[in-house]
Amino acid sequence: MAARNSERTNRPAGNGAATPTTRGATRGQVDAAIRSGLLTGRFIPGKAVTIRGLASELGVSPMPVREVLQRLAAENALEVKSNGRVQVPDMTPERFDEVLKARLLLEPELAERALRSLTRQDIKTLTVIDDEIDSCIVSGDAEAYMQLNHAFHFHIYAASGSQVLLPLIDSLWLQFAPFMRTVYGRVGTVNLVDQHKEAIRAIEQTDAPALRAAISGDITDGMGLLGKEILKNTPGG
Amino acid sequence: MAARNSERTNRPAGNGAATPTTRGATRGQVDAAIRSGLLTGRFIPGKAVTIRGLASELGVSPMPVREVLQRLAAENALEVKSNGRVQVPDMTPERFDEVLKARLLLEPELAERALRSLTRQDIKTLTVIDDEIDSCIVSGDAEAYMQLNHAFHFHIYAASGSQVLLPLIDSLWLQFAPFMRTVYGRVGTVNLVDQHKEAIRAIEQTDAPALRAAISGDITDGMGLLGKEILKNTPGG
DNA sequence: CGTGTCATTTTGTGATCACAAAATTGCGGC
DNA sequence: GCCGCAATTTTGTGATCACAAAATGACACG
Repeated sequence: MAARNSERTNRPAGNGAATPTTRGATRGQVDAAIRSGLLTGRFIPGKAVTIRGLASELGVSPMPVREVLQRLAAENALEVKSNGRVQVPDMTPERFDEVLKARLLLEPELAERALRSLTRQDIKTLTVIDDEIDSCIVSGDAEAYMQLNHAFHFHIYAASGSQVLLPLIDSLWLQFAPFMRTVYGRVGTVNLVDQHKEAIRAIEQTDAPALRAAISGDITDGMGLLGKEILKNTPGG
Repeated sequence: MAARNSERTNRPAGNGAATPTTRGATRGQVDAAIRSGLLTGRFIPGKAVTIRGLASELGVSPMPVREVLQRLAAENALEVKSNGRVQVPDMTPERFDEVLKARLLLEPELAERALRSLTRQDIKTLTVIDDEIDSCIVSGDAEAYMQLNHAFHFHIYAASGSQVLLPLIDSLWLQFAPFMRTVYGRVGTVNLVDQHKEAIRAIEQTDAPALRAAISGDITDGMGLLGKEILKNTPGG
């Protein structure tokens, strides 16, 4: 009675009858979950992440998790060590320096490219997001702050319709976000400064150089706080 | 005759006794094969690539192929369409413009960063590669040319020890290489010009601005040929 | 009490399977 | 002869399995 290949529904987990349609729905869900977790700092640098662990946590089989982890490793959001284990890479001064440089090269460029596509409605949305950011800073909600800050920047960048630069910038954010979170957890959010209002004004006036300057300044301001911390926390250099 | 879960060797394919050791050896093999295939233009833009097809072609199970395809899709070297099919993305004027811009932003930067690490031995290697490139141009061997051109650039970039910028540039090359190949197949290699010799001289003299200029010029030269073609071959714009 | 070694458990990997959606083919009707 | 619909094949997806390597824990020995 080898009854093993009979009556295999193959979807005992979670999705009961919710997602009968779209192709690769489970993977998309898993991908979104982990990505958002990385961007809001729910994954700690250096912490190992196991396939089976994540799978059972998300209520799916290990299979989609495997693929998503590979994807994220390809984007350098995760690191596969020589033994196959996957972990959130921890920040080094060199890495930090490179991420900062790359952001300064790419993000102002893409912002400028998006400038002509940004509508009055976008300005309104950005203003709302920035207001929420301000309240997060005072309330000290680091996780919400990170999510909103990401939303602010990528609402601008996404307007460019970019297919090349945007994924590159995405990869960069995934790389520094987890480290960012640990810093905010340590020093709080009250010291945060940004140049979002300058950016909004530049968009309103369709002033490309001013927008570039605002984005550059925002990056420098935001990463400045992180840069000081990283030197403190890497004793062995 | 239920005997299904007994005597499963689980490795009937290819690796007989060659790779009993390293973790994830098969995946690495598959990854290298497909990557190299993309960089030398053995995959044609627009052409669909199937998991099972590649798997049987490489003599492995679909599993490692799936993961590698996901990786490459994450690097934008491949495109997953809404129905799940994977194909080599074809070039559009917008994409081309973005890749060019991104290359010009990132590659000179990384070249300069690598400058201080490049030894006399590296210069020797680069000279050898460039000589081979010259002979490929006259002999018209596009595939070898592409492989050597990649080797030339990345021999420089790799010296930087970069962990962030290098993967970004890697992604960019994977994106335009397949298109590049189709152009060379159409117009030949005789029209190719590069600024490799200027780059080598700049490295010899540790002249950062000159190296940046050489890399920038080389990118502009190399992509210039492609740029003219893409406008011709996208009638629908 | 510390350390090296062995057994156990965890974990990644590759393979195979069953199913659904998509693509392809074949056939009938107009 | 051409178009639309149904049957068939192809293909991606998620699940489960078996195995090996690595990590972990237990235990004996010094």
